[in-house]
Amino acid sequence: MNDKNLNRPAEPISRDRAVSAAVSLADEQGIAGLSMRKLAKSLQIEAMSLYHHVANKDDLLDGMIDSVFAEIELPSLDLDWKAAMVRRSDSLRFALLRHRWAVGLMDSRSSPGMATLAQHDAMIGCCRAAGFTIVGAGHALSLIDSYVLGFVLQEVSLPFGPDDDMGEMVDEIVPAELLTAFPHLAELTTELVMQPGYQYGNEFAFGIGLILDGLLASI
Amino acid sequence: MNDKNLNRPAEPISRDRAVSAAVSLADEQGIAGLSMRKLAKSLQIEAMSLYHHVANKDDLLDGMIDSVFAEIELPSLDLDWKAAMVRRSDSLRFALLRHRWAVGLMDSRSSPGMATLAQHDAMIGCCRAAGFTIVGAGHALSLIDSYVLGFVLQEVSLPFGPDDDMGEMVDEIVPAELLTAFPHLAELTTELVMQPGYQYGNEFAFGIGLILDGLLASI
DNA sequence: AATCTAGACTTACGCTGTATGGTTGTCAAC
DNA sequence: GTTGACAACCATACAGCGTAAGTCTAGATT
Repeated sequence: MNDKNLNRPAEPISRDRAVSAAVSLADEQGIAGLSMRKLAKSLQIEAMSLYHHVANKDDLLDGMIDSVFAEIELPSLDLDWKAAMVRRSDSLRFALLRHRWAVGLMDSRSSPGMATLAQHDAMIGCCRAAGFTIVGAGHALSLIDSYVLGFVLQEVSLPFGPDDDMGEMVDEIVPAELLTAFPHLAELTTELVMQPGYQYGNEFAFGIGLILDGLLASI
Repeated sequence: MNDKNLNRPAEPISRDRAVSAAVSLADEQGIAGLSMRKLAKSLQIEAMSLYHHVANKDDLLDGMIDSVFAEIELPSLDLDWKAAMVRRSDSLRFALLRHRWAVGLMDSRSSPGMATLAQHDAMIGCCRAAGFTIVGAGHALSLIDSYVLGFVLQEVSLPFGPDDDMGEMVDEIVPAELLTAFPHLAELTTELVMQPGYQYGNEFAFGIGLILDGLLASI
């Protein structure tokens, strides 16, 4: 009979609404800022009501991961294999960069959702269509996704954004006197990382190209 | 004047002791089972006393990550480049598998410790000695570590150990009727993953070999 | 009209990281 | 010796966490 009850029927809460609100909240505040209470408040309900739509917080996290996978382009069968793999790898990378909390969650989720399974299925199908054996498709799937995930894992832990100037940043992370103890690291830093225009993200294209060429040559 | 005080001087607590006790605790109970109170108890002190040795829990986690890196073999300059890289990649992988919590923590740490810096320095040095340019060493470092980290990230999220039989496991993760919706995934599962003797970890050797050969060819 | 049920709410418990402030054992200087 | 400084440790307290258990209410079913 109060306001809350009158408002509720207009937009009933579902698992999907809960998951997507959780994704928004984690995007804004980081994964540590996501609590059942805050999520409930953002949906204008109480914390315990969430448990009618998700089994527990782990279940919610599973849903969040799967919703990130749902954003990723499936590899196209209309492009040649390498082009399709580049497109879908970029798409995976950018999805993980839009939701920086996602890659750190992956080590603790063990039940893949529908979107995740669909991704894997499409990847294997694309490899098979390009002439890979089953074993070869297994290699390709493992290698490509390992690289993309690992690359993003390093990328999100860099303390600067993609457009920041490196010069001053490096000093903050590593005191100059420490760098003298590591001459090769110092060389790489001054001659590569601190050069104007260097962005770590550009390493991605080199790596994925090398991997895809190697896989093609292994058919 | 009580027992605690009499015992204390025998083994004073240092940052290192706190970090290594935290590593043991996380190995046994998982990272979620690591709390300041439990860690203090395992050191026979009270929670707040830990704050004399670490700034806060994040600082502790930084130390834990660095202590994992300290376990990793530096790439040897006595072996040829590829052999040295294989050895150190295996060493990195196994260290991360011994401490399964580590890879999931990496996305949130942004200040590398000494052991981490030493690893990078040695990697770059090894590449330079093998004839890589600075840019090439940057490529190699990024590519190799991305792959190893990503591979382990997938490996630790598999719900079975390296020696488990796959046959029954797959059914538990993915209901059979779901697999009919994903024919390529079903094929890969039955014809590869569920074959006797298949272990996901064996994919690692193929991947790292392909990457290292590609890097060598790019010099 | 009576009953069932889904979805929300309320309360409560044991846990977390850590701010604050006190207590103690050790050692240097007078 | 006594004093004072100092580091290490402890006790208390607080706000926030996930969630178990139970209750309320409005609409649907019988």
